[in-house]
Amino acid sequence: MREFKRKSRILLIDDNADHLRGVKELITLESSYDVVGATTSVNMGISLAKKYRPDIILMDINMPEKDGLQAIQELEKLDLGVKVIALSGYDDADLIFRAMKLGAKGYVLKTMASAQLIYAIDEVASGKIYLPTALTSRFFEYFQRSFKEETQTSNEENLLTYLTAREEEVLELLTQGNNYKGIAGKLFISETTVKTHVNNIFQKLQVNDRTQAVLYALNNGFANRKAIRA
Amino acid sequence: MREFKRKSRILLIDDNADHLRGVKELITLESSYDVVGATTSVNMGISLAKKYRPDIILMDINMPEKDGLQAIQELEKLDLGVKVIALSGYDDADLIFRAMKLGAKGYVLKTMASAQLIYAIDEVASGKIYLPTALTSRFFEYFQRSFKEETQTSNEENLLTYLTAREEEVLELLTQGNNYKGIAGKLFISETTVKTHVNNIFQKLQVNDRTQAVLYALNNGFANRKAIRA
DNA sequence: TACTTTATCAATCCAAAGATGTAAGACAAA
DNA sequence: TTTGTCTTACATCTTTGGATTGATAAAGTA
Repeated sequence: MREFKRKSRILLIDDNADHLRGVKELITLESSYDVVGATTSVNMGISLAKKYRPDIILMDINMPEKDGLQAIQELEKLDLGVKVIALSGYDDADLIFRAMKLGAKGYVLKTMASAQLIYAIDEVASGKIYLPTALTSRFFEYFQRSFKEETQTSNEENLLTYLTAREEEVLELLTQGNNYKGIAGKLFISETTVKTHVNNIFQKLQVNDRTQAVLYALNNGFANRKAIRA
Repeated sequence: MREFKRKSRILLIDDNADHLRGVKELITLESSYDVVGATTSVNMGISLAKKYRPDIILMDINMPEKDGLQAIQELEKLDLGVKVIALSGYDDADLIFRAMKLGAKGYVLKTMASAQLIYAIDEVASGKIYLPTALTSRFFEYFQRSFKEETQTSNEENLLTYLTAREEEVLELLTQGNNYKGIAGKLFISETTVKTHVNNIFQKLQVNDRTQAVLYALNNGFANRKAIRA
């Protein structure tokens, strides 16, 4: 490791000029970070990011011109290795979830105390992810709710449990887009045997054709089931 | 609100009898919680949960007999309103992720200081979600990685963009398990026209049959695409 | 041992899916 | 106006899919 402990470089993007100035001063005065840019334009911000390669970007995500969330997505796609911290006025669960999903390394509220903002930057700069406790709870409630809906369908009764091991193998190959011939070749059995298995699968899953069988499998955690068993 | 501030009731499930006893004593002596049960058997634990309706369950998820994760899932399905805290010896990202996904309200390590365990229980009892900072980071790294892979595929080139509006409609009906007749009926066009569209879809998506087309659609954010446009 | 489940294979038959070529009307852009 | 794309439609033909029935052998279970 040739390089170590140089000042982390920060880029600020916030369409509110006053807030932008305030944060810039705060960071300049109260921390050892190097503000390499501060702009009220999202597009300008992305350009600056490409040019100056900051370590961290503080990104306001409540902006009219272009959505800050979209900007995060674009930055992640560019793969500059920059750590984006989302700045927002709202502690809305959906916003938090989307920001984190898109790759934000932190999410802080504008109403936060300045010392805490510096702390958040410190944490993210050191490679961690920072979310205030209250927002972490918000996030997880949202996260679990969205997954609950997914598994809920299998709540009544998961017909996949009735499949034999062999039928599961066949179904897996079906979910990979194989036809009878392909499955027969991969399992080293005759095509007619495959047909028998597939027919049994249809009966058990109460569907009429392979597409419906595949959809049933995917919608009822077929992949997960295998992962757990393995 | 008729009832308020009664002692929260806790159920302990841990196949390690020593650890079980230790935790039980800790909670009995150092907190105001009421331990309503303590068992080394997962199945017994679930039965006790149904019987005594505890507020909180401390569940060891590294058990041989039956996977603790599966137990969490079952408990969530039963919808007893119990808050499960996962207890584990490992800070493995995948384990944490799966536990939280299944509805755990907290995840604590067995190596944790006892005061911190009590704190975790306090937090969860008050309706929050508790994850130690280090584990939160682990979780989010895993979380973001899994989402990055999802969006990454559509990064190269999404063949779905070449579909016309009508073809998208047809594809959507395909992803719902419809056959030619079904699609024709729903779009008020002839079956032969549907065949034409479907064939064009195959060409554009470079697949051979409807199952592969459906799989391509699902794996390349077809649902999302629609959502964004709407 | 008798019974059940599972996996294997076959033959037959009909329906559905898919490939290919052709074409007409609508509509928008050049 | 011409060109091109999109949507609609049909005919024909081949392939694949799916239903049904029946049969055998192995493995496990009561």
